[in-house]
Amino acid sequence: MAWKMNDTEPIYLQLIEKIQMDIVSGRCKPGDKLPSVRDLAVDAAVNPNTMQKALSELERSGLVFSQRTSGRFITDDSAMIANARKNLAVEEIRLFFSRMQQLGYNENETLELLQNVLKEGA
Amino acid sequence: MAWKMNDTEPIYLQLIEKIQMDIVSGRCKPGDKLPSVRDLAVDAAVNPNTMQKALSELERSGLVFSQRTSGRFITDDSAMIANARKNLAVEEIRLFFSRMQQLGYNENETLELLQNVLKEGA
Amino acid sequence: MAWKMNDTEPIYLQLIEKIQMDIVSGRCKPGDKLPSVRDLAVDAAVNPNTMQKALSELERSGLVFSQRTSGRFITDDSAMIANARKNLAVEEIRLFFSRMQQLGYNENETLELLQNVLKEGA
Amino acid sequence: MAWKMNDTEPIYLQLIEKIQMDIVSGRCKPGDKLPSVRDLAVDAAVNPNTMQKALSELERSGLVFSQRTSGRFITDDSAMIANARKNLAVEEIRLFFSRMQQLGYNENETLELLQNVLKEGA
DNA sequence: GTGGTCTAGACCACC
DNA sequence: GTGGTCTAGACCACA
Repeated sequence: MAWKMNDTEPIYLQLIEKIQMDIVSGRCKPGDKLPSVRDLAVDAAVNPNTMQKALSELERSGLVFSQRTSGRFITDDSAMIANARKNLAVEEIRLFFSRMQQLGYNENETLELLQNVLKEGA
Repeated sequence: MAWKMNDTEPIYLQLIEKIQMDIVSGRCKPGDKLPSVRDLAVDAAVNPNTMQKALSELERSGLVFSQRTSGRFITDDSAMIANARKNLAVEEIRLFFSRMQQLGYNENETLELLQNVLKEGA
Repeated sequence: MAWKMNDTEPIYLQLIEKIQMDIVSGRCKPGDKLPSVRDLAVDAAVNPNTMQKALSELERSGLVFSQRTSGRFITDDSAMIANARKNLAVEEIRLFFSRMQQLGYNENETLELLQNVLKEGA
Repeated sequence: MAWKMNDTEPIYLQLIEKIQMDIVSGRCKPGDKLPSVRDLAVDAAVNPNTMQKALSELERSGLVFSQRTSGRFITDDSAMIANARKNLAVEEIRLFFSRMQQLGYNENETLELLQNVLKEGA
């Protein structure tokens, strides 16, 4: 796996985000079987417990479910995935506005500049 | 100063970003005198050489200038500051669209969702 | 057999409860012949002596009786079975009220909430 | 602390139930400070991690909240506590009916017997 | 082999 | 001192 690690944010949260992205972006399909906790942990170079914690939270949020003996699966409820995707997007938008506000752009100014960027292409 | 450090991005770039933000957001005013390199470095808990490199870059971009005898100052050219601010904002917008694209939102879908978020308050 | 064992309660009492349930719930019919002590003990993974003790108690209470030559049988006295069933139920009710009291519900409050639960479906 | 341990149910769930009871029954008052994770763990003779897990879940359910440096507290939202208490009671009622059903009592028969037990006092 | 639980012991940030 | 995170390694039930 080996993606960028941020040393300030807890690892298990980063794992959650990563797996969420894999799911909502469609890299993993609904109903797909996930590798075992141990394999995922080895892959991410973290302790199995840490991976377990991440997966448990994902299970709580409904994005994955586990069958004790046969493994862990991505939910086949597309609506739930779509919903998670939207929530992430909304959160991204909120962060965006917050960062723009730090630069002194209010909502209207932000929208205006955003339109300009789009028009000017690339 | 003491802000969160990211271990992936070069430190001097992080310093530049931080100081840029202080300038364009108005936390530091045009014409303000900056502390000495040494003090800034101590404050940021970095090597003076690293801070020096950051300040040199800022000088090259025109946001700060140094007077050999009296120290280093923030430019009093408001247009230049405004310009820097806009560049940062445009960069922020680009990153935003890129992240939304990772979530599977194209430009129009992004705009639509963005309008919704604004309408629904927050 | 193989049911969950509780390590705090004496095993023979757990065996009694289990067999009582089998009888009063009708899983074993009045007059049915029971397997041998040995078989029952193997089935429950307990020492034959322990099973013997349980069966003796059940015999004392009248739920089972033994015929020296042909084995051990469940009583065919339906009234006795019905009585045992009622005793278990009453005990269950007492425990229920005791638990509700621990939650701070007196008898009337318990009855009220119980009616609500029944009304709202289940 | 030293209360009865059940070896089949996960320890952290038993811890949750125990603490829940302490809260909803009023043994601990709203706003009360809880002992530190370590102390609670020693008290319950479990690993700090296990106690931490229990407390985290209680925090998720809203019954307790934590302040990073000063400790953990019982919520001062009485309505939330009352709500938790009711949920536990409803769950108790459901289990009661389920056990009565195993004894062959339907809802009406259960209610009838229950009234009788109450009338006969004791 | 799977998910899940548990322990022992470490380290961190915060105040 | 607090809560929180993380690792290493063990054990269990299930099928």
